[in-house]
Amino acid sequence: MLDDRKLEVLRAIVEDFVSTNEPVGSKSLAERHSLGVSPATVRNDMAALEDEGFITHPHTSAGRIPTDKGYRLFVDRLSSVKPLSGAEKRAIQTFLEGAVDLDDVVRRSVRLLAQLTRQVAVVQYPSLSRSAVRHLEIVHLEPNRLLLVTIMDTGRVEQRVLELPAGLSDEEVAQLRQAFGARLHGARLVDVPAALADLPGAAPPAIRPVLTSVMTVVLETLVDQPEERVAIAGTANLTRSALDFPHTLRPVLEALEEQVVLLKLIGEVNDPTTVHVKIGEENSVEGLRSTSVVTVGYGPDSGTYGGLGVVGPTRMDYAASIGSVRAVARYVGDLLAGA
Amino acid sequence: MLDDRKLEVLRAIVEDFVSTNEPVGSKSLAERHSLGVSPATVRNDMAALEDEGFITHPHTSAGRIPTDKGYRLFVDRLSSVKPLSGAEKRAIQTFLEGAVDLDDVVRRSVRLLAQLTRQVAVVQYPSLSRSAVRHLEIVHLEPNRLLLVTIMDTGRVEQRVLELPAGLSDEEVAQLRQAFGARLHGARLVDVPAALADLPGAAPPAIRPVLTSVMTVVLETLVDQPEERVAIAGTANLTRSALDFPHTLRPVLEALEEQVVLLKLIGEVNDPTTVHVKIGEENSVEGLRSTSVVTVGYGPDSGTYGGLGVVGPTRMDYAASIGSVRAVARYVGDLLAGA
DNA sequence: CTTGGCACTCGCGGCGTACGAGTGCCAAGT
DNA sequence: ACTTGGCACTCGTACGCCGCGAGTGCCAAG
Repeated sequence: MLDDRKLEVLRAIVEDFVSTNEPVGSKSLAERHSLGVSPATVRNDMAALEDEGFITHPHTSAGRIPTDKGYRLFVDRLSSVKPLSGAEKRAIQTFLEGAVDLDDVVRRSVRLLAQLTRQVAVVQYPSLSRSAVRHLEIVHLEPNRLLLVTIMDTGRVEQRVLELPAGLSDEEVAQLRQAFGARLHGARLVDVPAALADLPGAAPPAIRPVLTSVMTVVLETLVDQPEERVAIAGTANLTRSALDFPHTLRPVLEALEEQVVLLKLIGEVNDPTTVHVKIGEENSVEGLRSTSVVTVGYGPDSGTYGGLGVVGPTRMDYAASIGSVRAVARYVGDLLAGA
Repeated sequence: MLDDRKLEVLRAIVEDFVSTNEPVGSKSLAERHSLGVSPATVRNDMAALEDEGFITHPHTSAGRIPTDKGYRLFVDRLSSVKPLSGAEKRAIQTFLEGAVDLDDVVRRSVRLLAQLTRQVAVVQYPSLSRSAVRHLEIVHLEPNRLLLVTIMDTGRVEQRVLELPAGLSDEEVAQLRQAFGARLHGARLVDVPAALADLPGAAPPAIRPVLTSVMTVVLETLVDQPEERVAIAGTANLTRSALDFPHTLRPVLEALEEQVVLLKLIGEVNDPTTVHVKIGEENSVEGLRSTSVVTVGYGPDSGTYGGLGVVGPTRMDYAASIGSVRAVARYVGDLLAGA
């Protein structure tokens, strides 16, 4: 049904349309790509491709453009990832290496990715739920106010202020610090509840009440409502392809402003080690039905830290985007794992 | 030269144009606002206003629209700040009170402001340079790696990892902690260099080298390169007024992606206690010449913490924007000062 | 199955026209 | 001296018409 030449025609259509943003006709296509057949033959193939739903006409007398399904086939079977140039690789490396802390790494990555792909880039901060506690610090701000600072192995730092009904002495705070520190150090987040389970029983009775409230806050911050964060950059790139967004880019911008949405985008990944591509209508997010999203996980083992990716028009250079996303994910993963 | 009625006409033009986004003609203006004069008289006044440069024609047979200069006059002399409704005030309060930490406060404020004004909102994190140190924590990650965590009175937390050539014992770290803690606690940022000046001399010789490098990092982080941050929200609102941006909103989005630009916007304030309005060409930022910016400082004493504001089309409801910006600044200032 | 030929479709750009909102000016009125 | 109604004029917009040409679909011959 779809012989090799038809696939070749589809590839040509996608490539031409991506680069020119104009419906491509049989004649110009036969000329530009040396397919060795006449426009008439190309027309026949096009008709077949249209029957199968891979391409469509905007109107009767116009050329063809790929459908979401056409892009899907293209991405899955017709395109090979474009590796980055040496210069690009070096640029990534030197740019990321200058980062001084996690915030800096994330912000640099997201800008970098936006620049490389000329699209909107999204980078998730290392997920709390998949990190391990490196240190829990309890700061005695005032007699009845504590500041809890949790430092994760990924470099993330979470803080929370805690008001207590009664004042505490410095020694009591030291006891608290010791009790938590010993149990939490190195604990993966999933193990935190277990690590703390026996704590109230083991502690000196005097500090038990305050210990319990600290424990509650710790569990809340880290386990019950772990705060996921994302950074975004390159929204100005959306205006380059203003033509691609049928009803203005309003809904796209709106969707991108919602942290929840971004997290959903990045999180909807079965296998975090491979690059995922969602094309047009495949997106579960309403406002992004006219865009494509390329995502991948990053982190030491099979992308466990978090995700990152780009959002752009369905008419995007998938090969390049996939390459850039994968490369940046690799560098960021290595950088954070080594930190 | 500009009698009261002419001013009244200008006000009417601004108000009509702001609400309809269409050039306003003498007739409809005379009808809608009960000026008690005929369209012909209004025309005469309009001609005078145009001579003075307060309004202009897009083309010969169109109505008038205000110029930047016209808006300026309107803002300075013809409009009074619109106070928020009780419901709005309550909404602000309850919305902000739910915040758990500084990040949360800032993120909530910026979203709130974007929603209230239906424009792009920008909120600066409390400036490091105007805060005081509440606590400096030194965490002993590994023998030769320290994590410095600085907690400011505004709730800001800065972290920096420090690699040392040689390993340290826990006691040595404790000594460091003590040396810095005593001197820095409560120090305003400008006083930090002075507070630390005698430190190398006073310390036990054994830890002097490491103490010096820690000191360098502290000074770097807090004094030499204090990191200013801003949050932004509501960019999707720009698309509502797409018509207002002559050559698409590309340059606006680009400008808003630059932290440096945003800081410049917010920072260019002589007197942080009053609301500042920059209209169109008055903006020093190239990309924002077609927008207006409304900013104010926030914080306990005369807005010393930082700034916040909104960015929108010159055709904006200044009275409402100024009111919202001021109100949010007040609430945020109170909230952070009390925290 | 491929190819050249051919009639057909239809979006787009250019052009001319009618419309109407809005202006500027002037002469008369208060 | 200011206000007002009248009036001619401007000019941008909407609309309809037309011709061009890219592109298609079909068919019959190779």
